[in-house]
Amino acid sequence: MSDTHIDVCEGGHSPEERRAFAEILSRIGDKWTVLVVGVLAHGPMRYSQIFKLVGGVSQRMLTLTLKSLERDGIIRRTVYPTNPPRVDYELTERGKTLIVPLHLLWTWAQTNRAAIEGTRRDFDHQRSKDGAAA
Amino acid sequence: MSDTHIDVCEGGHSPEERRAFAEILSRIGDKWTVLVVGVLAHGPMRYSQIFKLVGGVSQRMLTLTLKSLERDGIIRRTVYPTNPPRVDYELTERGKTLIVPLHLLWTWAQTNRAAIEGTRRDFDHQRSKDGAAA
DNA sequence: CAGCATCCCATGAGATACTG
DNA sequence: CAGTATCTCATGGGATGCTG
Repeated sequence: MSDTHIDVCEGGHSPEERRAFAEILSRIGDKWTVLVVGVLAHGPMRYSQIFKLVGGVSQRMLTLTLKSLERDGIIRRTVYPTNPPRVDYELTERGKTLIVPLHLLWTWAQTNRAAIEGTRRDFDHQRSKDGAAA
Repeated sequence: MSDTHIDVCEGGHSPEERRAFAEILSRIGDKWTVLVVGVLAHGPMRYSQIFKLVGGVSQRMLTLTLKSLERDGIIRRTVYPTNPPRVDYELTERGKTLIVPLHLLWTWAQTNRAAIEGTRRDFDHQRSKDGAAA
């Protein structure tokens, strides 16, 4: 009971900053984004390779995700004007700094996944009982 | 140049696990979710208080977000059957363990926000030049 | 006060087909 | 190979109004 006053964002949290934080987090917390950053953490990779490794992503979403990450300076896109063309993607220095925080979240998710799924089941079961009764 | 082989998720990453990770991350990386967890990190709080502090959220989204967090066991909902009713929300122990990873991300966002916005401008400017040119 | 239900529009996101 | 373009359907999410 002595520590509920920790803050996620102590440094100063004007509404503007909080929204900016949420916006950035939403972007990097996006499903495809984290998977792409995850596979690129292994090193530079070509479009088709990312496409296969991520698995289940559509070309459209992969392209959009890559472009958005490039726009934010998280990844770098390098074109080799050979024929057929070859395009490499790799994390920038900025992108690499994302690995540690993301890794922490991954650890959290690993640690809590089973428990969360259990809690969900309980919750849903409880609600269906509530609904059924009355 | 000696360390591009770090992995976001070393512990084992079957497709199934990677997807589960992305799913959890997407949920907790959601815009309203992080803001709600952020304000609840200050301590227990009533619905209306969260509503005001988060700012800009609709009742609908707040209710949905809170329910989803409760379902995942991140927050606890306590009803005091007074009149008018009073409902408190607070982070569970599990929820509190989220504060540290989230805080790290917040730090990352703070550190990189300005640079990212600059990069975005450059990128957009570059693209508009490309588009304008032949 | 704390929410649920409904309407309605904007965006997200898959599938498919075409191109440099 | 590495995309772009379009079509389409599902979901997200705001606004409003009602209820215990």
